[in-house]
Amino acid sequence: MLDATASHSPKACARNIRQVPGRALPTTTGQRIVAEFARRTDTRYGNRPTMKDVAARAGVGLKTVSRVVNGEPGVTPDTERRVQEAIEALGFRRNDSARVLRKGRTASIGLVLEDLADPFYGPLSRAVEEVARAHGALLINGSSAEDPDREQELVLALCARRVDGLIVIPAGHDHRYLEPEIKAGVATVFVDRPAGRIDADVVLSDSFGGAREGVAHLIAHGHRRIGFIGDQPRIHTAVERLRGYRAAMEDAGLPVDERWVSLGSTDPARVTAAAEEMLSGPEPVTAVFAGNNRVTVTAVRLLAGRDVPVALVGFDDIELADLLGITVIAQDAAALGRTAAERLFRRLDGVSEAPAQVELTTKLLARGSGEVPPPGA
Amino acid sequence: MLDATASHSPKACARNIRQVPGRALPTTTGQRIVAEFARRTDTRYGNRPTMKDVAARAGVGLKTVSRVVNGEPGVTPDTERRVQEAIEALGFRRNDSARVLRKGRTASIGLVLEDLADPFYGPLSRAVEEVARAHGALLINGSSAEDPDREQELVLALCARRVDGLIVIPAGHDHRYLEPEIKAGVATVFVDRPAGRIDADVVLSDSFGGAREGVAHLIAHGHRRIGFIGDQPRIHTAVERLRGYRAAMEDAGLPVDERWVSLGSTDPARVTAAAEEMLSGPEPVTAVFAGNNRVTVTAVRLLAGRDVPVALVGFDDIELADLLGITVIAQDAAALGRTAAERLFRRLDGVSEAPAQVELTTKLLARGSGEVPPPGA
DNA sequence: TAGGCCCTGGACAACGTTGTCAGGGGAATG
DNA sequence: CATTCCCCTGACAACGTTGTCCAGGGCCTA
Repeated sequence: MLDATASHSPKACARNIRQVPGRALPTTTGQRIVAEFARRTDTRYGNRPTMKDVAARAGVGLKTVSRVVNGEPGVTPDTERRVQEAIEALGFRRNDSARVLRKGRTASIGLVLEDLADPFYGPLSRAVEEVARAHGALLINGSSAEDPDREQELVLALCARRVDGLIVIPAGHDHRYLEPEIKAGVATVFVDRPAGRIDADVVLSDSFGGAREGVAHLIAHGHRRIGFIGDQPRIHTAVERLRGYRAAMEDAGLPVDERWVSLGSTDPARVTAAAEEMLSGPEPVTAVFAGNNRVTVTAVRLLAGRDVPVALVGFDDIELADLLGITVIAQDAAALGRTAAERLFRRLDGVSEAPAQVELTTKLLARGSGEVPPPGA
Repeated sequence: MLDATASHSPKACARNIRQVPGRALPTTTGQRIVAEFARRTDTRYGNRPTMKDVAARAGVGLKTVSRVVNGEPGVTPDTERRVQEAIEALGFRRNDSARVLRKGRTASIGLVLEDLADPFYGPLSRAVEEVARAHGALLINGSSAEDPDREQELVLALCARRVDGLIVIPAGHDHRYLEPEIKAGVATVFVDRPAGRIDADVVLSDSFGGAREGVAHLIAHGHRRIGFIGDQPRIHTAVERLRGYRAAMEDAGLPVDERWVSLGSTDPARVTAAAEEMLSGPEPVTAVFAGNNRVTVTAVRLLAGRDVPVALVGFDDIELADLLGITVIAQDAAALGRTAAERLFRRLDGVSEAPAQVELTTKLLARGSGEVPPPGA
C-alpha cells in the first residue's frame, strides 16, 4: 500500500519508491524502504547501570568495581569473577565523562580542517587518527569550511570538551583567541598554514619552494609566458605559491604580466574564466601553473578540450593523475598529519620545547603535461 | 650547526635538512625546521578557572555564573556584566565534561567507518558532520581499517564516552555486542552495509541493482564474456554486487565461467593478478566489471596498457573519471551519510519507529569505457 | 501601611568516577 | 600464643557543572 503523498509524486513514481505497510517515513529522492523490523519495546532509555549498581549486585564495594574495571591490582580472583559477572549481566560500561571529570584528561584530540570531503584532507586526517590511536586517544573532527568564525567556534567547542590537544588547519588569521587555552595546557599544532598572531608549533609543506620548482620546470621546457591560477589571497599557501611562481620567473629573468596571475575562489567557473582570460589575446600564456588540487582538476578539464596544447603543472597530487599524465608538485598529506600529530603527542608527553615551524619538502612528479613544449618550439 | 646524526646521514644531506641552533628535534625525511620562537614560560598547565573562581571574582554565587554562561533568564544586566568581565579576565571556558555528566547528553555522535583516507568516505563523513552541526552536535570519527575487532573496540570506546548516537559502517558481521548499548539508549544507524544479527536502522546503496545495471549495460553493448573483480567476500556490498553480476548474466541467458569471477582484497597486486588471469587463456573476457573504486583504479591502470581494448564499468564514481572516460555506477556517498545522520537525529529527537532498511538508488554514468564493443563486433 | 507577589541570587545535592586512607583479617614470625 | 605485617576491601571526598529549592528585597495593590 503506497503512501498517498509518495504515489502522487511523479518523481517518486519514476524512481520506483516503495514503502512497506506501516509508518510512512519521509523519503528523499531515490530512497526506498525495503524492510522494517519488529517494533522495539521494553526500552528504558538513558538509564545505564553504574558502578554502584554493579557493586550492589556483586555484593562488593564501589571501589572494588572500579579496581576491576581498570585492571588495578589488589583484587582476589574470586571477587573479580563476581564483579565481572555482574558487569556482564547488567551490561555495564564505564562512563568516561565522569572519568574525565575526575582525571582531568580526555584522551581525545581535536582536528579542525577545511573540508573532510577534500581528497587532500582525508589522508591527513587518517594519519592523525593513526598516531592518536597509537597513543590511546580518539579524534574529534571538524570542518571549518574555510570560515574563520566557524573555525573559532569549532576550536572553542573542542576546548570546552577539554580535548588534550588540538591540530588546526587555520582558516582565519588571528588565533589570539587560543591564548588562554594554550596557557591552560591545551597543546596546539597548526598544519598546512601558519598560525596568526600567536607563537605555536606549525607544520607546513614548502609551498614557496614547490611552486618555484614547478614553474622552473615549465621554464626549463621552453615556456616564457606562464599563467598562475591560485586560491584566495587570504589563504597563506596560495600567497606562498604565488611568491614561488614570481621567484622562478625572476630567477629566469622573465617578466610577469599581471593578467597572467589570478588569485580567487577555486570555484570551477572562476577558474575557467581566469584561464580563458590568460589564454586569449595576442600574447596568450603557453603554460599554466595550478595552485592546488581543485584548480588543477578544473584546469585539466578545460585544457583537455583545446586545440593548441597548453602545458600544465599542478600543486598537490590527484588520484589517477598518473594515468592522465598530469605533472604535479606532490605534497605528502599523510606526512603532514603524522608529523603534526607526533609533535602534539610529544608535547602531551611533557616535552617542553619552544614552538617551532617545520617544513616538509615537496616532490616534482613529471608525467607529461608539464613537459609539453610551447607551440613553435 | 647540524645535528651530528643528521649530518652523517646521506639521506638527510641529500634532502637538505637544516636545523636552527638549539634543541635537536627528531626529524623525519624531508622535514626541516625553519624557525623557532621564544620559549614559553609562566605556564601553569592544567589549571583552568572554574565557575567557582568566576563567582568569587565577580562577587556572586556559583549558580549565577552558570545562569550567565548558559544564557538563562533571571540575571540583572548589571550582575551579568560583572560576571562576563570575570569570565573574560580569567579566560574561563565551561568544562563540558562536567556538564555532560550532569545533563546526561554529550551532544556528540560517533562515526565508525572503514578508512577516512578513502575518497568514498570523506564526503560521507562530511555530510554526517553537516547534519550533526545543524543539530548542535560534534562528530567523533574512527577508522576500523576493515577489522571487526577494531570496529568493536572503537564503537565501545565511543559508547563509553556516551555519544548520543552512532553511525557505523560495519566491518564485522556480528553486532550483538551493541545490544546493551542500544537498549541503554544509544541511537544507532548502520550505513553502506547491513548490521549483523541485530535489528537496527540501515541505509544502503542498491549494490545488487547497481551491479546488475552495469553488467546489463556491458551485455547490451555486445559482451558475452564478462569478468567480475570485487572486494573480499566477507564484505556485504561485494557479495551483493557479485549477485547483481550473476543476475544480469542470467537475465541475458549467459553462462558464467567461475574463472571470470574474483573476490578478494583490493590490493593492486591481487586485482592485477585476477585481471590477468581472466584476460588470458583461449576464451578471455572482453569486459570487466570492477566491484569498487579501488578495484576500478587498478583496472584502469592495467587496461590502459593493453593492445586489445577491454570494456570496463566500475562501481563508485572517481574523481576525474569523466576525463578518463570511465563508465561507472555512481552511488551518492554524501546522500548516504546525510540520510543516515538524519535518521539518527530523528531518533534522538524522540521519534520511535521500528528500525528500517533504506536503500538509495545508484546511477549509471556512461562515459566511454563501458561502451567499448567486444573485439570483432 | 500592610500584605502579597515577583524577581533575583545563592546554598545544596547530585551526576559517576577515581584517589586517599583506614580498617579488618589472615599468614608469618618471635 | 601474641605480635607484626601485608593484602584485600570499602567509606569518603572531590572533580565542575546543573537542577531544586528557598530566602530576601523591592514593588504593586488594597
